[in-house]
Amino acid sequence: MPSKKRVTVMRDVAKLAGVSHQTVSRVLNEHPNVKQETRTRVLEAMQSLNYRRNLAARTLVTRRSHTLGLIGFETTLFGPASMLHGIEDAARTAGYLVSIATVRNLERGEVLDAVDRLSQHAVDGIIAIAPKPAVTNGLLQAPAGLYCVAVGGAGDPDAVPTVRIDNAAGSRAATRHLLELGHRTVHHVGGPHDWPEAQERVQGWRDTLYEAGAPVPPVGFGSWNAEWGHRQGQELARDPGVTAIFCANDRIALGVLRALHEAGRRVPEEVSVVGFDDMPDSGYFLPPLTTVRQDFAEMGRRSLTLLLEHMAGGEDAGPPAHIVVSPELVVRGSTAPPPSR
Amino acid sequence: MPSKKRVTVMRDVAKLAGVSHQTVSRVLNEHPNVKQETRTRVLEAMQSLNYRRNLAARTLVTRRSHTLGLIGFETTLFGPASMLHGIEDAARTAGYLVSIATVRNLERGEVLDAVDRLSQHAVDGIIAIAPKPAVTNGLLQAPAGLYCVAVGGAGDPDAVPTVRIDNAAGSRAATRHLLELGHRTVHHVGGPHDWPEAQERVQGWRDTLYEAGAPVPPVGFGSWNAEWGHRQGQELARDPGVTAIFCANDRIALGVLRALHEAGRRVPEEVSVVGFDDMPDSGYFLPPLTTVRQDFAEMGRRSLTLLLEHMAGGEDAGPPAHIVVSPELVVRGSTAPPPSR
DNA sequence: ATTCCACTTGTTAGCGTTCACAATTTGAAG
DNA sequence: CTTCAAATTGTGAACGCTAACAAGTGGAAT
Repeated sequence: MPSKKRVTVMRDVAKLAGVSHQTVSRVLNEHPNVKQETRTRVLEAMQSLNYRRNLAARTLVTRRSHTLGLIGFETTLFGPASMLHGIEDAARTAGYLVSIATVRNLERGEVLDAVDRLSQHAVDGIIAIAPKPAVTNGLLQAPAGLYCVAVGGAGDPDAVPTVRIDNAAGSRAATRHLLELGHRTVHHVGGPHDWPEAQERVQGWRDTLYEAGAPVPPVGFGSWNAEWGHRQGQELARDPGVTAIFCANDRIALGVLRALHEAGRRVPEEVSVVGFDDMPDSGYFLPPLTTVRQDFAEMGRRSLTLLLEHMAGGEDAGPPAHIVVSPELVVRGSTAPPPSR
Repeated sequence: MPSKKRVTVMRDVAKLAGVSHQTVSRVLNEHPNVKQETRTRVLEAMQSLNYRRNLAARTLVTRRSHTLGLIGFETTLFGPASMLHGIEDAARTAGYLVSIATVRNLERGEVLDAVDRLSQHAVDGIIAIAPKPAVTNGLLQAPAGLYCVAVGGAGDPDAVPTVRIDNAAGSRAATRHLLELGHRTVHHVGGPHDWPEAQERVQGWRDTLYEAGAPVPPVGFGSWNAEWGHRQGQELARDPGVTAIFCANDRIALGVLRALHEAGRRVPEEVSVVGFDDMPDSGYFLPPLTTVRQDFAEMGRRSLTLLLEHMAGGEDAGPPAHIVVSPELVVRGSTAPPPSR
């Protein structure tokens, strides 16, 4: 029996370096008061024994796991997936691992369950992709001392820190762009009516039309996908007065483009179309889509920063902070002046 | 000072239930030999104290964290993101949490680093999205006792268990479909030349042409995105002999569609196009894309099953198992018989 | 009754780390 | 040479849990 002890632990390193285990710990945690010479001796010992510290033991005593939790929804889509990526990227450089807990829907129960799973695993903080208030509210049930941040959506601003995009500004930019091209008004295909993001986009669009004195057409609310865009597009295509359509996201826009094409209405010559998000290949739609770009990854990174600040600030850190990032209009081939009559 | 002990631990539960802490542990771990009566008493105590067990302590002694690691690449794209989702979904029902470690590239160093991060956090196993051999090879450096599975790509079949798609079968189906429609031959726009998946797709396509006695046009290798598809599409559009194009994925197909459109070649009347993947909105391209569907989420789930089996099997479990899932051809509007001359 | 075994519970000792404190060494100042 | 504070190191005790064994039940078999 050659191997009695399978892994090397702090004690082994200590013995080899001729110091106590506590000194090894100090080296590991970069405690200032360690003589340079012993430090290198310990480091060499660690190297030669290929020592890796046992994080479970460390977590047990410090109550910090150096793991962050992510509550995600529809992480299969580009937006959430990119946020996840941004979060993980920033977390890694900050020395954290990210554990994920996806929720199947945005009901309270699912969210509470996710919080519970993560907190059992002793995550130090939670970032939630929270497109609906239920998620933010669920976060409030997190045990005291577990810091939470909501990204990408809705939530009581007094409750948790949030990172969100200025949806209204985005749709204002899109709508203004179309009006400036000379369109009499702009139609809108909305997202799901119970998503705050969808509402905010409507708001910015409506306000802009109103301010410009343009008529405000009725909005249809549906979902975020191309199928919905296609359906609404078919309807709008029938109305010859429609010359500009602003869609709540790029997928909807894709469906609208197809509907217009099927109806024989040319884009952008007869009808202009604008999306929202700027997905990876929106620039290769037919025609290339003018859209409002969101930097999801950046939002993810910012939310991580916010979480770390929140954690550092402690319990007594005043009202929650908020970050609002600005989207950017990307003009491509799907928009043009209206046909001259 | 009301709160001396902040959280309730096993001892508190034990005291309230009038048993020893070990009995509480037994209840928690569903040990068979606990009297029904005491079990309920303990459960009630846990409930009333809102007890949550400390997983770090459990991990410390059992050496099992009930956490799985995922090494991901380009998790922002639909395929990887869906796999991640499938994995997380299956992991949750199996009682595991998933921690992610994304790699910026597929170099050996990055992969080793990811393995290291995960193993430090004491994950019980690792699933790696491994489109290139470097990842699988990196997995071999994982400490003994840490089980690994590779999903979605390449790798030495003797090394680790894998889940992969039958790429060749997919492209055979696509190519056959086009030939059966009456096309004289089928052109192919390849993915990156150093991705085994891209190679396999070429293989299936080439074999099918060969068997059918059709001429085998040269292949261009590039990348996985629409921009590449657009570039190749422009070239192919110039050649009037091209009537059928099979693309290595849907994004490439999108670029090809645009190039053909710009060149005034109608799809599917003049040229048929087929993709690979079946992304969410491929059915809304112009025209709706015929493509080869991969069920990424299912692959994720399967890989988790495989990992758990591998873990249960222990060290002595013979050669690694492999799962190959079959893709499915989805016929839509982008394919039709060639124009009759 | 006695014996034995299965069932149920309790006791003790770690798991590998950090924390709090004690002990020692060092170096500069008196 | 003494003194004291700072720098450096070591010692024991947690952290909350499970493993291993011990010990106490009860009932069936002897």
